[in-house]
Amino acid sequence: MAAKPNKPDVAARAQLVEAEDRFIASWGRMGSVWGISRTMAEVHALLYITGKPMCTDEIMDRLGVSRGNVSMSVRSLLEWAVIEKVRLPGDRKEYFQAEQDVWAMLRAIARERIKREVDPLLDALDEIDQLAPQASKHSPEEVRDLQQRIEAVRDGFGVITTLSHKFAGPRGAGLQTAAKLLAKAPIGRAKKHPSKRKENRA
Amino acid sequence: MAAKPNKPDVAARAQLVEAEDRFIASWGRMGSVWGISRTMAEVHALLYITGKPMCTDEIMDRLGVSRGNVSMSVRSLLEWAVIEKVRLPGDRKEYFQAEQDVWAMLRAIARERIKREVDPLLDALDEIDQLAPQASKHSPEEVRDLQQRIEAVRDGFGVITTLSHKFAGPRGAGLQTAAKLLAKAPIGRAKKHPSKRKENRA
DNA sequence: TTGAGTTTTCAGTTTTTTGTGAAAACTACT
DNA sequence: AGTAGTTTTCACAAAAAACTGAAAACTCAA
Repeated sequence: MAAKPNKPDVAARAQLVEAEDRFIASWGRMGSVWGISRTMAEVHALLYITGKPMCTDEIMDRLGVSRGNVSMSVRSLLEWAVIEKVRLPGDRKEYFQAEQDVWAMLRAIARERIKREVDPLLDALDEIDQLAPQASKHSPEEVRDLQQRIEAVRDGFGVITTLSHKFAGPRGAGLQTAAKLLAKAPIGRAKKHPSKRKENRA
Repeated sequence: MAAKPNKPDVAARAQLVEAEDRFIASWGRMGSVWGISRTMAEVHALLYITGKPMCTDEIMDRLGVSRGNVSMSVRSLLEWAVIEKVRLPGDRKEYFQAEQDVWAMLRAIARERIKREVDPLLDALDEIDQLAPQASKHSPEEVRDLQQRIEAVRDGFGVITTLSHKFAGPRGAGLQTAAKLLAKAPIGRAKKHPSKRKENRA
């Protein structure tokens, strides 16, 4: 809105938008793999990649989704605390802006996922454990086996949870450092030839 | 099939089955959060929690799903390498048995998830990077910002990937130990009063 | 208090995912 | 080769999830 560039390097701008769109599409695909809606992920991607605050209408136009959908996606993202509301002086609309620190963002995502994935399972295991022992007088071996297996799962997830909380918790800057230390060859680091790095993942 | 217990402690057995069912249900719910089908997760849960090899018909009966569905779920689980085929002598049917080592199981799950979630994103980011730079002569700042953001995401996921591979890779026993060391108070460890542990997750 | 601008809600619709069941394919034995 | 037991495939059905759009609710300045 500020100014149309007088030198309309149209091709360059188009390519920028193209790159953005690709990023949005990829992030959106991830979203569906993670169990959040494609749109929600796309909104987040859009706000992150452009970096600037956007209002509902801009988001609708850019992503081609309905007002209702944007409203719901934005609400979830606010709950996740990966975007925030900003008010522009002299404008009644609400604008939204993404968390720009990737690690903070990743922590927020991790936190939500743990909340939704791991914690409920641990709670369920607790309940089940309270259910099973009552039978233990009668058929000892089977019950013991059952409990051992449940216990094993619980320990496993427990370790993961504890560890994750250290990363995802409010005081959770730690893992970034820890991770970088643990990872001998952190990541290709290629400044201009990123394709080489692919071997790391084959 | 071996023998009906002459003392039919019916109530005890019912409770055992009840506990199993609850475990299966919880695990199944997790499955849908992880982006695998509920049935696939349930089949896995059933095989893990009972520990014994089961054939298609037993699974169908116990979970109340169709033959086709069991066949497909089992195939995926075999691909994930969290269950294996066993042949019982003198029986033409195929039986399936779950990996009983929880850490091996968790690693297998993690491995698949990384493959499906992180790797595709990193690949996409590589592609996008190749797209964006071509515009750099014309509108430097915006392009630079875009590339920085993409790079930041890539670094973040890169670190996570590297770290995860150390855990999930074939030589990946490491994290269990690392995790236990890192986690000061590893996990409540309550032998008989597990409910106390809940505070760790509030 | 009004009303224009804006956001939220939600019943109904569309899209996507998952599950079924029966036919086809496979397997091992005779 | 024939065949009975078993598994796989896949067109279609059912269920779940996501999305739309318009009405209702909200907000704030006048």
